[in-house]
Amino acid sequence: MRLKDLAQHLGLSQTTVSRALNGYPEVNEATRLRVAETAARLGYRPNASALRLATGRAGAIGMVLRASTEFGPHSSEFLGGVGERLAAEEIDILVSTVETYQDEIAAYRRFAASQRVDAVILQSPKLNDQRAELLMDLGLPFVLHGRTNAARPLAWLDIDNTGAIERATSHLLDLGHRRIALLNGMKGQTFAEHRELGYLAALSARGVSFDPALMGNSTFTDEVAFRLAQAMLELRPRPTAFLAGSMMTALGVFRAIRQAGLTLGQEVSMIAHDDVFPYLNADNMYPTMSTTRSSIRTAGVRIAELILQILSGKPVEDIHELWPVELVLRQSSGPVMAEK
Amino acid sequence: MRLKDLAQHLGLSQTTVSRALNGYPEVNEATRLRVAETAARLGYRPNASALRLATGRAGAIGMVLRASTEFGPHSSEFLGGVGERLAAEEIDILVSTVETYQDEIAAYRRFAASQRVDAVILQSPKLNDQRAELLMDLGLPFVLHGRTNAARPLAWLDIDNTGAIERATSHLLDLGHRRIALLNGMKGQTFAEHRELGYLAALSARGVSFDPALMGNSTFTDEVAFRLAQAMLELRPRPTAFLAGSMMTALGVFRAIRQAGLTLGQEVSMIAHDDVFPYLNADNMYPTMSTTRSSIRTAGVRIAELILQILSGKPVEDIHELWPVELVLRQSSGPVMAEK
DNA sequence: CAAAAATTTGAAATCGCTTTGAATGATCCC
DNA sequence: GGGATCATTCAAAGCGATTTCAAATTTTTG
Repeated sequence: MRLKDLAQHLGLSQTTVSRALNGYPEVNEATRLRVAETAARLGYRPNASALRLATGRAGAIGMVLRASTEFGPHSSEFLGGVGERLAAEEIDILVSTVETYQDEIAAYRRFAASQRVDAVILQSPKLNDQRAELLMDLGLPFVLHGRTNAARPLAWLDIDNTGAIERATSHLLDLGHRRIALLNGMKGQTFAEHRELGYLAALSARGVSFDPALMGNSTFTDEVAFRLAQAMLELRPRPTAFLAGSMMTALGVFRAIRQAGLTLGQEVSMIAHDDVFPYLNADNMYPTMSTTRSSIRTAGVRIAELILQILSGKPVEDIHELWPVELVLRQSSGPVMAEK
Repeated sequence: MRLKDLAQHLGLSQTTVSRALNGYPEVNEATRLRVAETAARLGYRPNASALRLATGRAGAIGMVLRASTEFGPHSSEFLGGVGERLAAEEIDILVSTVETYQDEIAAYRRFAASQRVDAVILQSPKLNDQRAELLMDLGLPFVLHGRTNAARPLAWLDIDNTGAIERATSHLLDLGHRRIALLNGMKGQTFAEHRELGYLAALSARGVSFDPALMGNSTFTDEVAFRLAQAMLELRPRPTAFLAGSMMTALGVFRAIRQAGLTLGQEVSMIAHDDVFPYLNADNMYPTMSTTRSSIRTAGVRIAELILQILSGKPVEDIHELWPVELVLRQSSGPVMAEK
């Protein structure tokens, strides 16, 4: 069922049918109704490739996912949010999976040269992210999920990692904790650097000295977190509180705490960062988990919205959003206890 | 940089340039080299929409993900596998996220009518899956990840869920367990039904009667599993072994076991199904987890391959693959202990 | 009631590529 | 040497939509 067929069926020209369907004003209302009705009845939908060629818009946005690091629950949730918003506009999400950094660069070049996508979403930036520079050079519009240092203005949305960790750390300090471990992301990642900043700021505000042995930089997996936490719990004096970078991390720390014969919420406190996964609920853990919380899905929805704004001409220098992070206190964090 | 520009630059016709780049035989070797070199130097890539319109191929395959149920680690890993194989062929993955079943049906209709994708991958089938029927009606090629009952032949790849659970159950029975709990997926899902079959077959082969209280049907989340397992552990006599449907489930069960003051691998055994996630390793758990194992990523790679075969004309009735599942015994499963 | 303006429709160009069918030269063979 | 063959190249016709520009019809106006 092509436009031509539909037009023939209606005894109209392609022009008129096209206009009727796309809401142009210069078409008789009766005709429009007839066209719309017939199109719906016959299940007509414009051929995507033809439409894109004619309009010059690709009707898709791209996301490049690095299989080794970026996959996992975070991406899924985020993708869900993006899709939710974009579905309404009939814009597709094109997912490209790559293994290496070089592949990722190549993927963006392909996107740009073949005009496969109208814009991309860039995730997990480093402090000085070359990918952002590349995209600007390529003239491929994008929204950055996170922040990076760049000479030129770019659109970004980020959560206030510094503020979140600073508050969480301060809260633990208020509860009397002095040996607070930070399980952070990899060095160089913007969010990790920001969290470290918040952590150090809170410590120094109370005159608590920083102990490098209490800071770990790793990926956010259950297993790595378990090992780091286990090692830290063997220190003497041992840490009395943990700041876990993600809920996965929290699960690992939790296991290490139990393994050491300690009780979470008693001898050891923990505050974890919660990106809000439907299948990993801080409220349903035992003990319930204190968290710094910000929905990654909601961020996805919003970023999709920002992309749409860029595509309709809004200047990128006007697009910066820094989202506050909630601190939700539950059972896993409590006052420091005297060591037995 | 369009084909036209490139041709002009080379002093050739579009025809010749196009043929040179696409490897047609009727072009002088010297010319081909010159064209290839210039194209590479100028970074020419055909416009995706134009190419698709001209060839009639969409150059993309579709996946519809139900946000509520299908997201999460499984999809991510699977997607990684699919992408890995498809990237080599310059075929994109188009991800559409939906909330409801109705949306999902609509998404497939859109795919078909707008010819946005050449084929789709269908996941998480039910015993009688209407989506498969729809896709066949629409004439949209697809590979089913799993199995379903259908009148017409269709391409599928599935793992041997029945065999896997049957072996795992038998093994536990061999170890003396008689009260074996099964935490299964939702009723109606093919894989869950298959697993139930394997479970019942193993029980009845030893003349062990089936206790409905020991079977749970739910989604595979940490939290739901925790609750189910907690409730089961309050039964008297309580289950001495668990079959966990996924690694997420296993984590929940694990927590419930600890919560009940029991030790996994001692008073209680567990065998979990492992889809092989890089960030959740059965070997690195404490105790290490016995599993039925089959890589969902590898399945993704293979399904992508099967799609390519279908697109190049292989009849779907020749495409059926049933993959065996490994049983990997580790510390979490052991002989039954006398109840204290 | 004729001329002007507004409304509604359509023919054809366009987007950037592939591919058909024809044309050009070079090479071969008798 | 001239007709047939082969190797290269190109002009132009699609692919299925949108959009420009012109034409036809209706309505308004003086």
